Amino acid sequence: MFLAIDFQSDIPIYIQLKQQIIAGIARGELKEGEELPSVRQLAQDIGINLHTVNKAYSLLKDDGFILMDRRKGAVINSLENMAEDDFKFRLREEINPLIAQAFCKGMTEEELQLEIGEIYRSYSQGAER
Amino acid sequence: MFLAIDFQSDIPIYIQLKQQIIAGIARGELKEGEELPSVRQLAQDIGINLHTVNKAYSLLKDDGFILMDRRKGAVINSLENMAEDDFKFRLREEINPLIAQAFCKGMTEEELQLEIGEIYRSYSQGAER
DNA sequence: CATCTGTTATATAAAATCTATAACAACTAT
DNA sequence: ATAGTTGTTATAGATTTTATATAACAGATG
Repeated sequence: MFLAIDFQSDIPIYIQLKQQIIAGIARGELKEGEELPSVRQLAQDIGINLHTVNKAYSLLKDDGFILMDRRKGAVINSLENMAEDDFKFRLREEINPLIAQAFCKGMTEEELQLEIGEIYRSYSQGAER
Repeated sequence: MFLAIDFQSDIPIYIQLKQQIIAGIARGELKEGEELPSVRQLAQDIGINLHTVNKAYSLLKDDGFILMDRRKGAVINSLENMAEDDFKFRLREEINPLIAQAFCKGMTEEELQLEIGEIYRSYSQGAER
């Protein structure tokens, strides 16, 4: 598994889980229909509680990244179904403070775009829509 | 004052304070040498505790955005002194999850660049380096 | 000296995070 | 059928983070 939880981080475990699974999807390592480990299995693997995993899965479900199935557990949704029109609004709110900081820290627009582009392509290369 | 704290937000007050002051600097509304309200004054204005403001100021100081002066209180640092070479590393870590999400949600690289550029320029227009 | 700075200390309350156990309904496989 | 999976729900407790309340101190200002 590609999950690496940092227990010293100030980012809550369930958020780290959510972020890394989304990154896995974007990278193309987790494809449509693929099954995630059960909440109990993953919890045991990482050495955390079942509810912490469940919280991450619930958030991923609410955001359309996965589908929950009583039988098969958590299943990766299709990229088509993940697409969401009003996502730009939420993105703007979250990314705004980072850009303000980047400007103050002396990054030019070109540097920022370069950085963003590199990261974006590090994902889009693996997964195809 | 341009500060608008959302008490219902899941983002802690001291983080909101920090973000909005950085945004103010990036927008050019807060210029080098300008004095921020004292911790007591700002706390009273917003209706929060002195220590919550102090925590925000301390973080801003640690990150080089402001200078603390026993006499004058918190003073905006110069953009030159804010600049930091190893900032890109921290930025990458924080912005990475958002980009993965943007990709999954169907944003193309062009859309993302457009969005980023707009936000960046909304700052760089006001403040000149 | 009175009044303003930031700073430090202590105590408390409230909320978020994480864990621990247990149980339930739905499904699968032996 | 029954044992073993799923997710889900409920309850309880511990820990950490966040925010508040009060008080006091040193340094600077008028």
